[in-house]
Amino acid sequence: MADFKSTLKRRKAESTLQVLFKVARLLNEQAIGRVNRERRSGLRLRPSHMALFPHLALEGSRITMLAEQMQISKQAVAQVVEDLEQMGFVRRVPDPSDGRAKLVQFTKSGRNSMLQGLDLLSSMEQELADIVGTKRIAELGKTLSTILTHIEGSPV
Amino acid sequence: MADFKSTLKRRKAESTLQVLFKVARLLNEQAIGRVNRERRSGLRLRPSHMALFPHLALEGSRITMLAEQMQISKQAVAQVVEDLEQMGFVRRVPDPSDGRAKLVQFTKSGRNSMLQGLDLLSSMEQELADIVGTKRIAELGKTLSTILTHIEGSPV
DNA sequence: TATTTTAGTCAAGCTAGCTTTACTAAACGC
DNA sequence: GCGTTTAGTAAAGCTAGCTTGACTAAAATA
Repeated sequence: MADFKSTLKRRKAESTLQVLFKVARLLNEQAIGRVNRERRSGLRLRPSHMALFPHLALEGSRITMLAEQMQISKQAVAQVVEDLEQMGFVRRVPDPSDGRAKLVQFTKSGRNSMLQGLDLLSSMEQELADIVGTKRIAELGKTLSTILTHIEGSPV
Repeated sequence: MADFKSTLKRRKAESTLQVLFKVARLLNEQAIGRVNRERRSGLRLRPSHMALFPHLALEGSRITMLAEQMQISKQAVAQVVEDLEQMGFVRRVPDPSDGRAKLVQFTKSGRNSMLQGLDLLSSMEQELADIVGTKRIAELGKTLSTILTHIEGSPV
């Protein structure tokens, strides 16, 4: 029993992955919190909204294509797009090459907000660098990137 | 326009935090996936179940105390405990020091599963070490731990 | 002892983020 | 030209993970 306790304690402290998960969760919560504090309009920006951004091509993307990339139904994408349109991040314009289709694209203010979001992340990153040192943050990034390229191809 | 595109691309690649979030999400999904593949019983083990474990004292914990620690309602905790009991991870025993209260505690098999879970994490960690090197994983852990202790106290 | 607080449960309800089914209209394939 | 596929929308429904309100029984307290 005491054996279990000490084993547990030792091994939890050891687990790099548990720490990784916790740090990521906490920082992510902070980032979302900060973003929503800055924009005091009607809708909150939620994780499902953020998830769309990396898939939005600059020329605009069709909902069907977004759904494919994000691996969710196009109806689910449509809802997210609806919200983002109300928030002024994106607009829907008819696709000149296909009368059925529409292109979802950033508005000017959407692009600006996007850049502000990246600013926020980089300022958080700077704050972390102040704590552990620029060099260690750089190493962190390098290690994580290496890991990412490997697990994206073939799951660990 | 092309300006925005290149700025965006450069800065996203730069963002250590984005990579951190993505790596953590992917690895977490993998860990949960593996755990559920191994246990082919009725209920799946979900993130809300996992969230309870770190708060479970060895002697047992009262639902009210768990709720306080986890910052959610005791009714929410009760549901999670109900599931975990069905899965055989925990049991509820009357608290000898208070006739109203019950203690939620690990069963023997719950403890074993817990240790297996930690085994899984450490084997995933080993697989990562095979990719980027043991030393860099160790450094990753050190850096993340430092960050964790700082942001747990005072949010970044 | 009478009153109030506390531990736990039951039930209903809510939000986020999806899915499935059903439909319209445009485009494609022959 | 005509049936079939495709883009998007509309509506209903589902699951996870919570909350709120109402209640019971035991404990603490005045």
